[in-house]
Amino acid sequence: MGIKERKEREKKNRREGIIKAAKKLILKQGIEGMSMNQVAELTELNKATLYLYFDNKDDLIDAIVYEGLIILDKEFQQVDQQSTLGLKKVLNLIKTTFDFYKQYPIYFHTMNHQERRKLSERSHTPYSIKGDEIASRIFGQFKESIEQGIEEGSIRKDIDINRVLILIYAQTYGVMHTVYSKEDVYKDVLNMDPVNIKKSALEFMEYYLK
Amino acid sequence: MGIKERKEREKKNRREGIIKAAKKLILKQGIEGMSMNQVAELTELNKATLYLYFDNKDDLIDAIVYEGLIILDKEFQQVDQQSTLGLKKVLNLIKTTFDFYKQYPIYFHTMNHQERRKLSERSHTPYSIKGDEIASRIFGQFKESIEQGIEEGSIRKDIDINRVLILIYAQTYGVMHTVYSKEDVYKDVLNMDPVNIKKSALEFMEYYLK
Amino acid sequence: MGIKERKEREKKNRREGIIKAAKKLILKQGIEGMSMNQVAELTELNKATLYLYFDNKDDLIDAIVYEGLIILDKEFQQVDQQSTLGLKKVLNLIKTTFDFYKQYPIYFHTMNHQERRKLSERSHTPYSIKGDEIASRIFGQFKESIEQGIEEGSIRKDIDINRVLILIYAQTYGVMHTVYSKEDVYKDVLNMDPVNIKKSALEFMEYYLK
Amino acid sequence: MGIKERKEREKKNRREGIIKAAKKLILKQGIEGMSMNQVAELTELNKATLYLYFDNKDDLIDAIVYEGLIILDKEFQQVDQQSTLGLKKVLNLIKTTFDFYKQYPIYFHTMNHQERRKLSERSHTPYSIKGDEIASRIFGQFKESIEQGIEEGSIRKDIDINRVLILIYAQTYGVMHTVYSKEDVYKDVLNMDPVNIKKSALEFMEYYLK
DNA sequence: TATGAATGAGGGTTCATTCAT
DNA sequence: CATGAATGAACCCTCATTCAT
Repeated sequence: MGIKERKEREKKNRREGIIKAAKKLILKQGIEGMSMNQVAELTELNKATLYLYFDNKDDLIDAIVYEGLIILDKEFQQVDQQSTLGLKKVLNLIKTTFDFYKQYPIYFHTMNHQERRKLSERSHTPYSIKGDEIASRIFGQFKESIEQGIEEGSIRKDIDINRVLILIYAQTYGVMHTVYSKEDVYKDVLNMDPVNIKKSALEFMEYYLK
Repeated sequence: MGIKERKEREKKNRREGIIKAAKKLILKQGIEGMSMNQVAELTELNKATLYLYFDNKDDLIDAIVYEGLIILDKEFQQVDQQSTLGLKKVLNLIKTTFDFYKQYPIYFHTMNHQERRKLSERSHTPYSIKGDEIASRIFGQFKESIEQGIEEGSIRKDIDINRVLILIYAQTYGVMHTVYSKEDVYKDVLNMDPVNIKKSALEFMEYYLK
Repeated sequence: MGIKERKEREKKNRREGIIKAAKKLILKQGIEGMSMNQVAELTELNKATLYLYFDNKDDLIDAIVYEGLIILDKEFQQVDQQSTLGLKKVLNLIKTTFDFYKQYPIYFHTMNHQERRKLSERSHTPYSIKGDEIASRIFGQFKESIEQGIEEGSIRKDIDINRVLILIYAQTYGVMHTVYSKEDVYKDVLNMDPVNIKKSALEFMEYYLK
Repeated sequence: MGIKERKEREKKNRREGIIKAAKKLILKQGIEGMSMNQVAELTELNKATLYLYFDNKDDLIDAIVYEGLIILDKEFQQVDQQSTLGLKKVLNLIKTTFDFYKQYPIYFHTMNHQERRKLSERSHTPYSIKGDEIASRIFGQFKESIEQGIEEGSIRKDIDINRVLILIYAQTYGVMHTVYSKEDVYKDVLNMDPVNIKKSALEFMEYYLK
């Protein structure tokens, strides 16, 4: 059985190597700037080999997105265990999101890009489906925390959960975008740094939820 | 004199025809998916002719962005004249933004895309410079409205203007993104429509500013 | 009559302006790198206007070559008047050639380029024909000087005039090429400067002719 | 083992096929007139395939130059072994050069062209570097032969080696140019054929060196 | 005479993908 | 499982040249 396992391990390693290379390239050149050619060169694999592991370029990107969602999901579950109060949970989930993208900005770019194309062009591939599942779970976790907060009184009762959910998502996403695309504006013009922006956003949302 | 004017009008028409075709293609395939080749086909012009009107692809995109900014700027100026109260002005500016992108979603994609590349790669072309100017003015208008609101008391005094500015931008942007990229989620999962989301966002921000 | 003359003068000026611009561009970017577009921009003329003065790009280049030949011819005629001895004349003609290309390197590039294409592709245009005439005259002047030298005894008798003619041409051309294309070699490797190379070439040829 | 070898042979063949096609086109239309498109057509390969064998057009041309230098180098080494006297060596090297370009005129055009661009524009690619090495060696061989000739007395002592080197180079190059660009002149006007010109040039140089 | 506007043809290069082996 | 080699399609862009006006 050792052989089979070793083979599987090798296969997994290679897969991860490809993903790693792709992430590196995306971070440097953007998604459209990353080419399968470059990935092949960086991994020292043949171009055709890449297609043994991923159906096509889009599939590779979906895999990256999926990888990111797995990590984010894990971190979210920790939040759930650590915090007790509903409000606290929500805020911590947001903070976790900020921290996550700060640590792995690549996932922001990637998820972003795929999201933008989803509606029109994309087909449902294994990865995108699994990715959607996780995204749903993450979304659900937010929802539950808010519900818990409302029940226990840490969050005010006169809000519509669905609306709040979307507003939180929008606000969080907007902050991420601002931090990653508008650095010049808030830094040079407004003299602020990312940390402060995120802190303000959290206060903003706390103020609203309480 | 009629000849010269007619010629100018024709030239302008052609320019606008190119822009129109480009916008159509971008809306369908995204910016990277739009090619000068396609624009040439759609306009029934020779590829080289396009380059008589725009220096290069990027310039064409910048022209679209600029066009959008001009419209947005105009609508913003109307807001300024109609509203009197600072708080009201701010909220109306946001609402105008929502309406603008609803009417011309193409500009959201385009501005977005150019914004994302600005920092690193982009060079300063006539359009991008003029565009930046307008963007600055728009930003300034928000700021002034908030300041006015604080002075006159329609907006609470204990907020940091710069922070609020960024949060409003982030929130607004986030909502736009949500509406344009996440339609499936909020519609199917949460059973909401864009109008409600935007209304909630406005209430959200009013709650915070007051 | 004044009007007609003025018009002709203006026409001539414009023609010369075009040539001047073309020379400037060739010097900077080489002949293939110079485009009619650029010439039009530099002269602030319309592209189509250029074609009123020159049949096509090749014709324009031929005009430059012709211009150079006119100048060179003039300088050669001065040599003929100044020198008396045949040997002296020949050497002075060579020296004049060196000086000419040093002062107007553009003509070396241009003549060179046109020469290289002549045999295969080129058709006989007005300029190229007139140019050939002058080239013939220049060639003839060399020949006459050698003949004179042989007669009067300043050049040795046991040489074949035609051979010497070609060798002188070859040597002179070779030096020009070396000076303009191999600057790195003779400068960095051999530690020589153009002036010395030319001087040596002259001594070389004097040694052979005497 | 046969398979691998056959594959390598095929690959080499294809490479050489591309080079061969390029040479053919250059001979007909000059270097700037040769396009990768045409090479693809002539070889019946896809355009993209060319780029599997050569980085870009310039690289392809450098490869041709390199190929020529290899041949020339080989022939030069034979000269070194056959001749014993320094003077004889020098003259034979020149004669070899003449013969080489007579047999492969393509290399004259190609080397020429690349040489002309070297100083300003060119980047250092594998081929150009290796090419420079060979060119250096060839140059060195001339120099050594002259030095040997001076030592042993077959070449006169009162000459400056560097100057002679350059003059020989210039003369040889000039003759090549004359033969390839001025065929009409020396043939029609002077009634000479290339063989005689080259012979004269050799006598010319022998006369000078002795 | 001069021009604004247009164009066909082609330039070099790169892409994601797919064979046979 | 992996690869070497290939390809069609497309990319953005520029060229010299020529109309109608």
